[in-house]
Amino acid sequence: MARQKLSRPTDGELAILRVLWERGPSTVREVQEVMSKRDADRRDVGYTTVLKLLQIMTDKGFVDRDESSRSHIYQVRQSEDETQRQLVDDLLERAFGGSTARLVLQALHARKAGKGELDEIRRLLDDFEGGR
Amino acid sequence: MARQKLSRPTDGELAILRVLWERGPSTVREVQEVMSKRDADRRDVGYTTVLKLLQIMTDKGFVDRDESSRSHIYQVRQSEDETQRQLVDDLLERAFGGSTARLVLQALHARKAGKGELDEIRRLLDDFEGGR
DNA sequence: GCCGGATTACGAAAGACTTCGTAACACGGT
DNA sequence: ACCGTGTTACGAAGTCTTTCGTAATCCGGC
Repeated sequence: MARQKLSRPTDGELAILRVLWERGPSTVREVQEVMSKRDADRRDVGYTTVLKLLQIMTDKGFVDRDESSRSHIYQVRQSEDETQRQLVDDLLERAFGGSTARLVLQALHARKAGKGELDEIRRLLDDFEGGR
Repeated sequence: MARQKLSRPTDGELAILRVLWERGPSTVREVQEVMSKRDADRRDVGYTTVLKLLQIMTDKGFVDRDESSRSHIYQVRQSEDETQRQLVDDLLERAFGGSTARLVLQALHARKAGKGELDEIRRLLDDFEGGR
């Protein structure tokens, strides 16, 4: 019963997607436990909350559900890359007037990227320009 | 009657912020007209909707209101840079596990950045590394 | 001083998001 | 076959966001 084609995941949904990207296909309990440990500081999310979100995400088409075993197993439908690309593209449009350079500039300022990261970014630029 | 210190602007709020960044201090009508022209394709936002959003944004502390003239004049409180930095930092945290390099990579892929933009980004990297 | 047009203020409706209580269901052990 | 535990299903509450109808207010012109 898929509802819509593509919208961006909400904050709660994204938190779950990150767990699924990291762990691969998982049950509700597995997701919930990782989230409880990860955000030990924040108030942790209840089991049925995670379940509900996963049900909604199934409905939206963000994840697939394998119901063959007692505990259903959820897995992402879109790769981490695709989702991140979509999110950054969306932000680019909504807040940066489409200027990639400007977004990169602000990203560098937001987290004082260290030398290692700067070098890595340079390498990305070379690769990107080379393989076009 | 400020309500909160810092949260990210919603989509509707961001659309208005972009107009204020571009035009500088503006009245409701000015903002509304720019938005109507800009999003000629999308259903345009009504006057009282823009007004309401600006009132809410005043409440949240995103904008200041000058009530000295008949038509109130709104202006941003936080610079475009600061806001964009906050947004990109937020996305970095929520979706990229804090990896700036990964975000840049996906940004490059999302919009096939042209040679011009790539060069500009390289220049940014040089400046950034030089002036630390 | 009054009227009309524009502006602001107020509140409500509709939808999305998050949370959780509770019921229904499934399964393993005894 | 029954019970207890764990899982899924359902629905509702509370908040936030966007939208807009309507009332109240202001001001310039007559």
